[in-house]
Parts: sequence; C-alpha cells; structure tokens
Amino acid sequence: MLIATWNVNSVKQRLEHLLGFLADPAPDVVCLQEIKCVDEAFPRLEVEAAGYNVAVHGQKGFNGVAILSKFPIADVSPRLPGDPEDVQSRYLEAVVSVPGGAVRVASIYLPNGNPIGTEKFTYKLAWMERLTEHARGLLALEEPVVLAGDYNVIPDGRDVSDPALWANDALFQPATRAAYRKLLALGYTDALRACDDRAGLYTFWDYQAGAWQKNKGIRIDHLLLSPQAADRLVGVDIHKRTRALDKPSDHVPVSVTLDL
DNA sequence: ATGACTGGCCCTGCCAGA
Repeated sequence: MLIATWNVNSVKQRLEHLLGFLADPAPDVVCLQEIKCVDEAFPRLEVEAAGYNVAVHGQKGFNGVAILSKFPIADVSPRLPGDPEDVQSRYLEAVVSVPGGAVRVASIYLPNGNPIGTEKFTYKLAWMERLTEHARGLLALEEPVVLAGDYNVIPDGRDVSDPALWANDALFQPATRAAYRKLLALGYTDALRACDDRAGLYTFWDYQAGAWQKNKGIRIDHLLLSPQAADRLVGVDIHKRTRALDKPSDHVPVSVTLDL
C-alpha cells in the first residue's frame, strides 16, 4: 500500500493538484498539512467523490491537518498529548484498516520555530519532546506505525543545498537535529534514508529567488516507521512533478510503499 | 550584495511560513 504525506499550503488553493495526486499515483492514504481551513471548509465532498474517507483537524487561517484513506478510518484522535494549553492544529492520528491488518498513521505539522531565540523556537523543541514521548508509547503497541508529515527539520548536511544559508535557521539548529535523532533512536526508521543515502533529495523549495529553478531545496517532509512498518518497507518516492505545476505548493508529496 | 513569494485575514496592510 502507498502512504503519502503532503504539505499543501492551503487545501482550498491546491484542490486541483490534490485531486490530480489522488488520481495518480492514487495513494491508499494521504496525510495533509497546512490545510489552512476549519473542518467545515474542507473540500470533503470532492475528496470523497475521489474515493477517500476523510478525517480533519482544522484551524482558522493557519495550520490544520487531515488524513485521507481509501480504507476505513477508525480511532481518530486529534492533538498531541502533553500540553492542554496548545490549541494549534498540528497533529491527527488514526488507525486505517487494511485487508488482513491495520496501520496506525499520524499526520504531523511540526512547528517551524523561527526565529531562534524566541518563544517560537522554545515551542518547537517542547513540541518535539511531546512527540517523542507519544511516539515512545506507540512503540509499545507493537503495531505498524507511520508518523508522516512536515517535520520542519533538516536532518543533516545531505538534506540541504546550501548549509551555510540555513545555519541560523530553526530547521537546521543542532538542538532541532538532536531532537529528531532522539525520536529516531527510540526505534523509528526514516523511510527515505532506509532506501537512499544520496545527498540532494529535497521535498521543499522556497517560492522566492528562483529556489526551484536553481534546485536550492531542503528535505523536511519525512515518514518515520515503527519496526513493524519498517519490516514491510518496499520503497520511497518523492513526487517532484507537483512542484512544476502552475501555482504549486512549496512542498511536494513524499510516499512510502509498504507490503501491507 | 540584495531581495525575492504565497496564502489568509481584521479587506488591506500585516502576519506567518521556511
């Protein structure tokens, strides 16, 4: 089965691109981030007409995540545990039943954290700690788990075209990268890196200064697999063609194929 | 060297993104 993640930067602006992606490669599950709308404004009818069940955790104006699935969705839980004061819609988890089993999927929109030295960066690191604690608990279930989303983390130098340019950015801070490694060290696999160790595999290109044309990208959209999911990993794809469309998202979809 | 897009909202400059 094909499980994808995509930060669409407004589902309203990107609906045609999204429907095109649902038609081809026709993923079984899609985790969306930055839908930038409330639940009621999500284009549910259009997505359902394409053959998908929908779970949404939206927010007015910013953030917002969703999970689309060709298979039934159960046990839907919005919000990352650990901070009742956190009202930002950045996490949605659900269980997707597949023929002969199930896979637990989370759609994650990890805080950007810029500028560093502010409460925004503190919030990012705290959010990463909460994610790590929750991810630790999920491992105990011994299920196939896919934690998919826009992590806003550049894991290492291979994942950025111009490291010096990002040296003072929240996405590439040593503390940010260490928190990401701590998450992996629990026992999760960065699906892309399990399949391909080359540099220059990017998932985001800024709108500004011709970043796409110059291939000045970064890899910040990741799918993390529990051991039970990693055992069934077949391959990973970065769907770069969507970045060349008219009025694209600045992120492209990334997908894993699992033998499930 | 510098600046540079895009989307949403309080409808119009401003915040947020990365």
